[in-house]
Amino acid sequence: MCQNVCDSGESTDNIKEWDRKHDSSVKRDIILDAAEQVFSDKDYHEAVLDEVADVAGVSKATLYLYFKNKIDLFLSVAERKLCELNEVILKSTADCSDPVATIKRLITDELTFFSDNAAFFKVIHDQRFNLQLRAQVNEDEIRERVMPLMFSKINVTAEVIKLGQENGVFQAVNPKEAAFMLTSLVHTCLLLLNLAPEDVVLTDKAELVEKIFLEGLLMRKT
Amino acid sequence: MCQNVCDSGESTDNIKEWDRKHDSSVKRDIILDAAEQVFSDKDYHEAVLDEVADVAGVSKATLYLYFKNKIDLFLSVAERKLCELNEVILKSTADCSDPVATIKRLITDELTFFSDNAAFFKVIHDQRFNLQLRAQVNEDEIRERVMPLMFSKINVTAEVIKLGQENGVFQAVNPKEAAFMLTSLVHTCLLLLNLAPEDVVLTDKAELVEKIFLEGLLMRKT
Amino acid sequence: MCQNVCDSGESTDNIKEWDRKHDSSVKRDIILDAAEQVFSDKDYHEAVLDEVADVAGVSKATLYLYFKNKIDLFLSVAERKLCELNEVILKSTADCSDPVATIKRLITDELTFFSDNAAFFKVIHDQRFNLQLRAQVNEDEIRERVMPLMFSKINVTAEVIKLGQENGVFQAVNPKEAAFMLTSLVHTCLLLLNLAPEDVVLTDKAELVEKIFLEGLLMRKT
Amino acid sequence: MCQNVCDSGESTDNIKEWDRKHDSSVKRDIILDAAEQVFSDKDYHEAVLDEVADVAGVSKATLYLYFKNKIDLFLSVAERKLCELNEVILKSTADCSDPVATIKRLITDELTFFSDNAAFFKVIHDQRFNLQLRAQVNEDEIRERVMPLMFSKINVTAEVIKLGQENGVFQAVNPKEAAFMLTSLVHTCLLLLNLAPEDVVLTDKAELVEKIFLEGLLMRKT
DNA sequence: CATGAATGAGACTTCATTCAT
DNA sequence: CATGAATGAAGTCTCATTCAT
Repeated sequence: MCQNVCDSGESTDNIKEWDRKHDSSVKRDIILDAAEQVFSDKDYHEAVLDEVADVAGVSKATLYLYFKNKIDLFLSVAERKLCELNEVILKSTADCSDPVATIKRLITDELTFFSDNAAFFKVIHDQRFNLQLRAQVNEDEIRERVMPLMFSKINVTAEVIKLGQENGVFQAVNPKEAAFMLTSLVHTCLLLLNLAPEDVVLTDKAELVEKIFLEGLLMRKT
Repeated sequence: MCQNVCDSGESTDNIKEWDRKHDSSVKRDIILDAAEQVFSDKDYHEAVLDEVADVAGVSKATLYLYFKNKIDLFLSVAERKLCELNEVILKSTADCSDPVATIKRLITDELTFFSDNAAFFKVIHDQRFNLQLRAQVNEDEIRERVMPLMFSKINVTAEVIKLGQENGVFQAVNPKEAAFMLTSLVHTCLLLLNLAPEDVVLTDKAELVEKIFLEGLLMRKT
Repeated sequence: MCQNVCDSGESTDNIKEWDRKHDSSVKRDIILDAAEQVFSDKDYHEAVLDEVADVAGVSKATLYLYFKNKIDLFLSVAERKLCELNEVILKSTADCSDPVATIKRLITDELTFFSDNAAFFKVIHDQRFNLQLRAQVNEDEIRERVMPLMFSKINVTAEVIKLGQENGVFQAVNPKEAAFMLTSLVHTCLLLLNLAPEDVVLTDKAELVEKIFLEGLLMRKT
Repeated sequence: MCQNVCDSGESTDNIKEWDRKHDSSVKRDIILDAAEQVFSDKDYHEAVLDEVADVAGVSKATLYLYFKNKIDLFLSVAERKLCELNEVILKSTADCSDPVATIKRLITDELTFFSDNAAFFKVIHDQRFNLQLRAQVNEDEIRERVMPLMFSKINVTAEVIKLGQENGVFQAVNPKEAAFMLTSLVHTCLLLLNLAPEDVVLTDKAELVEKIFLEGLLMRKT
């Protein structure tokens, strides 16, 4: 189906399909790169295909050889990005013998990833972007193509939390909801970075999220 | 009462145009109402002025008598809404003798307000919308018009947190950053409500935010 | 509804609506005229709205103030033309005391009308054009907007034939089918005119149709 | 047998390219078949070469190895079809000892042929299609390629009529014009069949044309 | 001979904005 | 103050045609 569905694992050998469609895929990726750049610069509606074509160095008509639509192009970019994110997350949580350490690793890695891809993720912040485009296209297509990818990330995080709860380390809250909260906090860090970008360091912010999310604002009685 | 720029914060002197516009401001409000409705239904670019005019019951040209632009109209709606929010926040924090209780009140009231205005706030989620429109207009205009209003809210919250810290109740974190985090968590609640809207109650979610934000995920040793 | 539905009678006083929408209707008619000209010059798909706008002396966007679509514009032109035709037919058959004379009058008048509007009617020859556009739009819209107008003409002719049959003047054939045949023969005359346009006279062709349709090819025994 | 330009008329020498193309002509025919199918389904402009290539099972570029143009392809299909028709007509009129019987045979055979090929002939109804496409290509090319084929059919019919006139069986009308009329009536039958396709039989319609064309609408005095 | 890939040209449609009345 | 009418500019998408391989 979707030709860039992530492998969700450690698989590195994507040289398997190098024979038949190798340079067709190359062009497709060039376009995806260009689109990612343009969609990162502008709102979905402000991004124009002319610019994507320009950046990709192809004709506008060529875009339609590889993607059905503008929205299809956008969703393809989003899919690719979310797959990358999921891989990061999976790698972070591969070893969850220590739930607290895992959560900390998760926060750092996710924050790093978001920070690296901040421009693009402004658009599809959390699950919200399915609302943003609702009037534009068949809502189902969006829902079916990206929601699973988003939930994949949430579910992985929720699993770690559940594990911690079973170990008696974490409080009894709905794990999935807590996972959402965590993602949200990480996103907020990006905002903080944007607002005062001169001197702040990424790790500082990671610590803030850790502190709030793990310990809360209230003073702990020793 | 303030006309469309709230006086609830630092800025006080916006009574300058009180004289001339006077009665025409009623029509201005009608248009704002219509615009709010339309902008709540659709994305900024999907919302069309034709519909705003229709809903307001005026001609499209009339919109330009009261607002410079489409973006001006949008920002005016946002301003008005944020003013309302600031008033809510101020009321919530009027008495902050007990910081913990105040934070709880703040969470509940903000959540209620967001919930009541969910449709509109999906568009200007957090402080992010200044990024979304950056290509469209002079970024400075947006920054200058809405950022102060957003920070007003953040600052009020931060004050409460600072107070709590001085009282030895709250941990030592950057109060402003913590305030951002709180807002973010409240927004996330809206998402949770949207994702499973059948049975969930608002207050349940408020409790979740309280728990996470105040106590954190880690088990407290008794 | 459709604002140029024919009055189907002798009504000449269309000054009734001269107050409110008088110059709006004027512009609409200008566009219709331009469209008729362009659609007469070219196939539906070859006719481009740019040219219609040019000929009408308005902007392309203006077309969309008065017509929903390209197809709507085309159908509006067709409706107007068919209404004119129906009026001609009705006038021709107003007095049908003598069926033979009426048929002859009908042939002459219809032929004259087609001849005057030959360019446009090339496209919607007979009932056939509903097939030509079938893939383009909601077939129902076409069917509902123009079929009645086409059948109106056929029915009137069929009535005359039925009358002649009742008087014992005409043979026993299906009147409606015969009416179709007559229309077809009249159209064929246009072809003949086109093929050898130098010296032929309209009335000669009318006589041919009369002869064939009324008397047939076979010699009559005296 | 002739390859794609029929020899059934005046033109005889089209065997010039018989040598080189030889076996490639089988693919050429495959393409023609595909094109006929697609052009029968849709309007000339709605038919797209992509689909022709698909149906033919060849690449779109291959079409251009066998045909100069889209219009060339279309005209080639039309030529082939008209050649078939001409053969039918010639067979029908091979024996014209009895003009009346011959005309009847002609009507039946032509009607059958049109009925079998109704889909395609909707497009090039009568001789009219040379008008439909005039803006598209050099009008002369169309005129020169298909008009002779059309006239071939007309001429054959006209010969039969002339013969009948010489035998004193038919009235004195222009034979060629009468032949046109006849063709037109046959086409009209197809329309009638389309309009009420449930119960009608082809032969019934043939009788109607016979009656009208041969005897006319007027009652014959015995 | 065959084709996958690419594209230029152009069509329809939309919408924020202006202006004469 | 209000608006009906008009439009320039722009955007998405299509398709016949070409060309290197």
